Amino acid sequence: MIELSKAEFEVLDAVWLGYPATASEVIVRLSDDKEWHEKTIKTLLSRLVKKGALSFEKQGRQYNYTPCIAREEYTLKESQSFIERFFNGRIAPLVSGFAKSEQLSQHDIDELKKVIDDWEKQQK
Amino acid sequence: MIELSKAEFEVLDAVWLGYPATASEVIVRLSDDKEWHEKTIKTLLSRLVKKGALSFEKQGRQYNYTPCIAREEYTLKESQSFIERFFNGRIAPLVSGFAKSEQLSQHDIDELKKVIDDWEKQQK
DNA sequence: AATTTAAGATTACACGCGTAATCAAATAAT
DNA sequence: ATTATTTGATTACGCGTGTAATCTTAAATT
Repeated sequence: MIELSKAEFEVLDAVWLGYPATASEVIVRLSDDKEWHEKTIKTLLSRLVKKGALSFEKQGRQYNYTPCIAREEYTLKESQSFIERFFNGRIAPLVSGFAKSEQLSQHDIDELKKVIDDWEKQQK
Repeated sequence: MIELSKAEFEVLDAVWLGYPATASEVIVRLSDDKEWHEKTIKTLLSRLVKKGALSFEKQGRQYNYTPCIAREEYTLKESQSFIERFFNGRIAPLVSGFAKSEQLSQHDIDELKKVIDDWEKQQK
């Protein structure tokens, strides 16, 4: 599995918003949420390339970056390893923890019900 | 929030198994799963103390370590920040990702249903 | 054509982490 | 009482990370 740091993931996340994307585009996308220096973001883009999370094509003197992995694929892997580490691979205790601490809204519950419903339909 | 590294968490996890616990006890508990050198584990115990995750009382020349936080409290915080980072704070997409990739068993589903059930009962 | 600009490449640097080895001191053994 | 042992404290060290600054070179401007 490709291992990304927190900051690297956030940059990749900005690329997932729409790609191919140039460095400048990524910088603009991040500028609202982050106080990162332009140079910092470029460093992170390079590291993402080196790690195989991004590829690029030259276009003039700019690069057009494209993710090498789908967001869902990456977050699924991360979720698996998270749940393995903290909850022995079982997902219910995580949800249960949220429930116990009043982190769940009716909306969350409805969404969860739908997930369960879909799962059961798809099962039969 | 106390920030623990992966290795630090695993050591703390061994303390949570039963406390107060001496370094030797922790070392024994970890010996099955981990190939860690005794010195490594002691380093991690010290770092956990420095970070405020463990406290200790001297007993002879040994220390008796006790966690300063409950496992559930810690994992809840971690879960929150995980779900924030990867799923914008919503829990259903995580579960949905598992469902889509066939990571869920009937048992998981049953557990999830129970969590939902309990939540709804407790709501009325 | 010469100069300025701007993009990516390279270099920097302190701090945390994994992974111990060494040091100091208190206790256990003789 | 000495010596050996064992515990925690201190030190070590390379690698990843956050956070850029500087360098190089190609493209844009004049």
